[in-house]
Amino acid sequence: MVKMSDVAKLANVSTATVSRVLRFPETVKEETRLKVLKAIDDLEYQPNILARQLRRNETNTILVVVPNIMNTVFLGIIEGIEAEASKNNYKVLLGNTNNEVDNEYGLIDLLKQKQTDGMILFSARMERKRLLELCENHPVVLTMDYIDGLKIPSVSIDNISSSRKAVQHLISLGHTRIAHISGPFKYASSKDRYKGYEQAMLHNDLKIDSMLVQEGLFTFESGYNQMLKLLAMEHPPTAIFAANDEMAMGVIKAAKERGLNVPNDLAVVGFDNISFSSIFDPALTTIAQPVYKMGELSMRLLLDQIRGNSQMKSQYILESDLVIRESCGGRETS
Amino acid sequence: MVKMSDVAKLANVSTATVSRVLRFPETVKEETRLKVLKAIDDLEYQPNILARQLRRNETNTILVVVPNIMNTVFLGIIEGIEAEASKNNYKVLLGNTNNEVDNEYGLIDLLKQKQTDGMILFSARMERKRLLELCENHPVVLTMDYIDGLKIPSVSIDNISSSRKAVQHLISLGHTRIAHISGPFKYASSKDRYKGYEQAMLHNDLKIDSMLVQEGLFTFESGYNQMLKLLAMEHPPTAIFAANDEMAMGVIKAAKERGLNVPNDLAVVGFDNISFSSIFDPALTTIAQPVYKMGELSMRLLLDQIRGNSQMKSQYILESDLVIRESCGGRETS
DNA sequence: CTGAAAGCGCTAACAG
DNA sequence: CTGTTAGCGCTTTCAG
Repeated sequence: MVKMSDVAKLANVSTATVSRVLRFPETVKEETRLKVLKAIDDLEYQPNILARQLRRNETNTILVVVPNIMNTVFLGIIEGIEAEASKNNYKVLLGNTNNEVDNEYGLIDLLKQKQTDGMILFSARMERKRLLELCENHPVVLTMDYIDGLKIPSVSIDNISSSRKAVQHLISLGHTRIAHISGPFKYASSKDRYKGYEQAMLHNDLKIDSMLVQEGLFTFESGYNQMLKLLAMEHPPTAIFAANDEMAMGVIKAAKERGLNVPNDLAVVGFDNISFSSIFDPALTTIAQPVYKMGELSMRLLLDQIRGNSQMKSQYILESDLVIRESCGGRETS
Repeated sequence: MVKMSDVAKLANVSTATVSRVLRFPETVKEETRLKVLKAIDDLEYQPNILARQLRRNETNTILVVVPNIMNTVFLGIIEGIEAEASKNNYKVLLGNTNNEVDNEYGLIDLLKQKQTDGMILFSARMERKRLLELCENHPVVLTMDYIDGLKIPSVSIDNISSSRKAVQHLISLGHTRIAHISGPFKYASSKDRYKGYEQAMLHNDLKIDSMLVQEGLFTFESGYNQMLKLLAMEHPPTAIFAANDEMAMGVIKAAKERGLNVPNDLAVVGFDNISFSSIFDPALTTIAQPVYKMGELSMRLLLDQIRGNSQMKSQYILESDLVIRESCGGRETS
């Protein structure tokens, strides 16, 4: 391992000068600089970043905590984070909690031990108190999720108005018996998506039949099963708003099996715009979150905090889009 | 920032003792140990891992270099890597090359600068010479891919025999005009999958019609487009072996649009068993790679190298499975 | 513009 | 079983 002192010796300068050439080249006389650069080259010197980090007390690394890697929505965000991070010379550590709160706690130690300069969380299942304390002492941003009342920098969409938009679309197409297959209500986003459904219905003077609201698990199978339940009703719904695309696909599968044609006999809207929603047959009408942008922005907010120019801890809400494809039939008429 | 010396002072011992309590508790008298632990607790001391890393010259971090994060096959492997890594107290850094060789080179510096203890590569597009040199000086394993002739530790499946198995299945179902939509031939895996197709055909005395082999791009659209070409032939094929699932889905979409029924009028086999292939209608018959296991094994091989007990640099080839679903019709009869 | 020197916080011989 | 001590390799004052 060739080290800085070797370079210094070869170039007949002090290590301080070598260090300067590396970090502030303009402060070194050209002649000396060239000498040093030549020595670096000759020796194929690579600085030991660990030592630098210890000295400077920063790692240029951030931690991304995901509940589940295999989710393409999360992945889109990670892609954005990674892009913005490497643009700023930051590396990203990946932490998978597998939906276990305990793993969240374990990952937090990386921050406390100064192994990363900051952290981006995809969901905050841990105790509020601990989270708050964490945010006060370290750069943290929450993405995809947000916590009411707490002023934690976060980036998300407005799940309520997005869902409202989705349901409103169904209503505009003339549907009145609209069912909702929600996500598990323990997630804030599931509650919000339900609220949006509710608001759109009430706003159009449609009453909400509690039979028409079924709690799913965000999985294909749960969408399929809940749809079967709905189809068994005396007056089944003519349209479904599913809280994510996987469940929407399950819904469509169940409908197809019962001989129903989507969209002619049943209209379906999903949520997330996962990559397969355009490939699925029929292609899914769904709400698209600006995932890449959310990732970039999250990283930028984090950098702001790390660099200390955090104008103020802020919460961003980005626009979502209703992507109209085939699963609801004719375009909006209103 | 409370440091080790603070703990030492409070507990009335030397820093050496504190260090021992942390790393080799059994070598410290219980009484002293408890005193130290209490001090650690009282001060909420968190060791500065950076300093430890510098001193021990190891990071407990490995780097995973992926060509493209948004690929669920890669993701399955990453999941396995991550699981095995965290079981061994290793962290994983994520590097996305976006399919740019230059980014590969950039990421390699992390290894050279001792920022990670080892590296798992998903594809090796860089120059052979550089790769070889890298492997000689650092722990590296190649996964999903392998390089003929070079003895680089790697974990992969046998693409040739897997494809042979897929095509043999179609032949067993009575098909003789079988087309292949390959991946870009610049990838070794594409070539191998083609070879498997060729071998199965020749083995069954079926001649290969070069018109029946079309090079795709591993994308849904390319599968769709190449299928349209095939359908325009005077004697179109009755079965398709696509080099990945996305293309297989494109194939099916094109077939459906032309009024063909899959599997009745056309049998299709894919490759990869991405999660969506079971949801797709018709559910895809495809080759499944043991991705999670590949990830685990890759990580284990890497750890072996890092820890120096690398019995020998070895290349592992895991078994793949033909998953029979709906897209080929009736079960194998042979 | 450059060099000397003092650490960053921890670990690991080596003594005792 | 515990303390002393000498660094890991780099950065950064402070002088010159």
